[in-house]
Amino acid sequence: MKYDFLSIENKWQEYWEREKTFRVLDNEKKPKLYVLDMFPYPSGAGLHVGHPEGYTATDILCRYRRMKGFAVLHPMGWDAFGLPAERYAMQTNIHPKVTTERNIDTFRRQIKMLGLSYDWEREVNTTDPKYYRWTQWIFLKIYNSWFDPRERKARPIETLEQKLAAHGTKNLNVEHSFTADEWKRKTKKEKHDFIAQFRLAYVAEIPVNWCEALGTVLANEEVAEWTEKGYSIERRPMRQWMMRITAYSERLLEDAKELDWPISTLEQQRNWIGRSEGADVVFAVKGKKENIRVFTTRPDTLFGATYMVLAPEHPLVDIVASPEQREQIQQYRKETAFKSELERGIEKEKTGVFTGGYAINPTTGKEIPIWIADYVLMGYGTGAIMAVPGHDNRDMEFAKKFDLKIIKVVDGGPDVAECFVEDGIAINSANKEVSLNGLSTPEAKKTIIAWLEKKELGKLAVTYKLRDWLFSRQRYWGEPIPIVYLEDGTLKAIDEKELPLELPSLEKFQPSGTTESPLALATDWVNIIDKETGLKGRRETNTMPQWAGSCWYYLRFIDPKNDTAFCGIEKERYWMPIDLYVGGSEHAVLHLMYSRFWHKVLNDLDYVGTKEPFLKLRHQGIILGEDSRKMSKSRGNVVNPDDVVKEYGADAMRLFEMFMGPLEEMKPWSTRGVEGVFRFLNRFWRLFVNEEGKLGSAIKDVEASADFERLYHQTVKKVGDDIDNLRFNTAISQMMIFLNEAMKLEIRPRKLMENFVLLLAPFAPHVAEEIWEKLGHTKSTAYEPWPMYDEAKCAESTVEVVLQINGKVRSKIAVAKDTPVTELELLAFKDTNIKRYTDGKRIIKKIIIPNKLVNIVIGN
RNA sequence: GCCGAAGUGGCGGAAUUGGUAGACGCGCUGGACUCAAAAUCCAGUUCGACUCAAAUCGAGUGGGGGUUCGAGUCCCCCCUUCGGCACCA
Repeated sequence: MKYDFLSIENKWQEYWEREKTFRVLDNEKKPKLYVLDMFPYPSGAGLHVGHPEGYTATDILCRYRRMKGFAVLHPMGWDAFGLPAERYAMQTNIHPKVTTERNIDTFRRQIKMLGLSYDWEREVNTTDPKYYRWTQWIFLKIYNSWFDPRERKARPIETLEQKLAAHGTKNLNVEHSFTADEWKRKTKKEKHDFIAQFRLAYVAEIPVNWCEALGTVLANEEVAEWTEKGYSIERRPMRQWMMRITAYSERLLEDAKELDWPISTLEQQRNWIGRSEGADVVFAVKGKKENIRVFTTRPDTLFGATYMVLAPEHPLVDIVASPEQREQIQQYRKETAFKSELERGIEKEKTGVFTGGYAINPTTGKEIPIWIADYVLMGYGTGAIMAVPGHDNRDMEFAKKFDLKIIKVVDGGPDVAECFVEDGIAINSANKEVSLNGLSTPEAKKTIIAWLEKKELGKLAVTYKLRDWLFSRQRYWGEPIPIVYLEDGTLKAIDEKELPLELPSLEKFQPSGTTESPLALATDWVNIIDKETGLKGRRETNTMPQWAGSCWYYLRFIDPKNDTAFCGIEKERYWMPIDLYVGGSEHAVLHLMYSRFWHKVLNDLDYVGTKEPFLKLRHQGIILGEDSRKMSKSRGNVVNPDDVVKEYGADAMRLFEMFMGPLEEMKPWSTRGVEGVFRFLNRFWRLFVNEEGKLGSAIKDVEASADFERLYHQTVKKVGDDIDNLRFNTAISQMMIFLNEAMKLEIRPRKLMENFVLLLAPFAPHVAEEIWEKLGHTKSTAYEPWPMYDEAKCAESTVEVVLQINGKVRSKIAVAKDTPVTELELLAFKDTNIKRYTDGKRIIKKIIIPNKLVNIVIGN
């Protein structure tokens, strides 16, 4: 009988579903394992062949570990909010909910068709109000928290109020400090506004990336993706929700050190956080009481600071500007305001305007001009720099263009003509109180910082590139932000008990025409009366970004049906952290940074017990088209999993995706390759099944030959080890070797063959179940104990030892394992080939490694 | 420009701590079965030289140096590809 994958696969998928084979309980007396796939965005296009790669990998590991006695949590769900569904709704006026459901159905069907062992009772959907109720709940927890700098953690906002009532602003980093008494005298609105600036979720008027065509703002890290797709993005100031991820810069950096993640991903996160050490230095402004604070990584070059630059948006610009320069300044500010940071970067030529004001270099006492220029960014450091053109390329370029003074303060040796940016020996750097001359750069830094600290002109400082997370989108299809703007100008968080705040249904999904989301058009929903105060209120019309739902979905899988908590604490303690997380590397800095941030907040507030959610992370590589180019509709090289499964079956599809190469590598699809593993499965089938579809008579209860038994033990060992290390390609090779040998046997020892079925079961579960049944078993392979191997029986009895002359292989001999050195030497010199080389030659050295080689070094 | 990863047959890819380069699969070649084909099975397959053949020899893991008895693996320089960042003071 032929290997009829279609009926076999249907049969077993139905069996698993009916028997709930892969349901996992939360109180099993077994070691736990939480293996998570990044849940997909269910696009209209359906699954592509890239999805099953990671899914199959984790599925194999899960099936294997179940057989090894683990309780395995392996869930799947849908990250279903997002722009594509809404854009589709704008064109067709079909509600995103409808298309989303349709797409999810397709995805679910396709994923089930691959025989993946998910516990479907834990399926979650980020667009389900029962789910986003808790996304909103977490938002409120974040909103109602502040970051206590002394404890370096988030705490409930009430603790801040208590602190202010007891001690005023003592120990808080604020511009205008006040006492506890002064706090008590403040009005409700004043208190509200003051507290607002400490919340981990806050509203700010900032320049954002506005995309007119999409009708929404985009986070900095999203801009590239959409500009690549041809959308144009402009810079404009808008009121937006922000999340204070920057408070966690240091912890995100620090805790990453303990993660077992791909180096490149850790590196990307590190770069994104962008920690740099230096000093804050205060410059006095001539004739004004205001100071300009700058951040520099090279305080040792302070004597060489010959001018200053403020970002065009810097608040002090108006103060330092002289009347006659104002017009030029306004003009310049207008020009730069609309440019995105990207555009600013593209323009090579430096631009800028003199403000007319002067600052005082604190080391020399000399007046230096203050300029504004867009090469200084408001979002980084203090938005102002001290310019040292002698030792900074950008400052040099600017100084040359505008004819500013250049002083050398670091000796870069005799050959340095231009700008010298490296470490060197300080020169021209002395005043009456301090001298850096002769000091190396690190020493000079220490010395000048000590001097600055003594004079209270500066201090050691650390700055991060990481910016706060722009959290609002002008979208309909996202989680509503559970906040109301009251008519007295205060913000009010919706009571937890009123969650979920559901999306109102809309007739049309077109952008509102303003910068508000389409939700603004749902006036009944937007306008409310606050029950508590009777004040009129207006709901926040922005929604959350797509990342919100995926920030915590891994926690919901633990307790998906809980109506009283986002996740029960005991279950959380049992299952977390995630032992393996697999998904695309495109999320290296977005999802993976945001969810770490949320997790840390939840940890600080004692809702979760771990510092980090994802202990071990791996990325699956991209699967290219058969032509080794990126799969795309326009190239016509897209491979559809449905077609592959129809033609060769899910087991073949799974096996091929794993056999292609290392999981993390980028690799091209190959139909021939699928045929190859399909042949393997056919051979596997024929190994057991005869023409009548019965168990073949070659399978017999007999002892295996020594050679075959050895290969068996080697195979059990290698397959297990390889799965543990996610090296599925080599595990499959080993099974092919075993199969090739088994095929040659007239009589196949039943016990070994049965166990071989179990080895293959995680990879090709359908066919394995079918054969297992034919072998007379009544239970699924899913919880059969994984075969054991005997290390002693893996060893070869005879080994081939290489005989080398001067490191070149000249002969080979077969000897018993562990033949002693002396014996090997004797055998080597007896070898006729070796004799030809050694005869009449001087033997300089003999290197003899048992079981490996004999290397004879000869001279003339 | 900076950071990270990777370069192995015709192709995808294997190779513990430095110790037989090319496992396994694809493709290709030859053969068996067949009227024929498909499927299947068997044998061969890094390149080159000499051979009827075997045996043997030479070269060989992006390029060039180095360490070592011995390098795909370690060190230095360079080239290419991919991914990320991009005036970050």
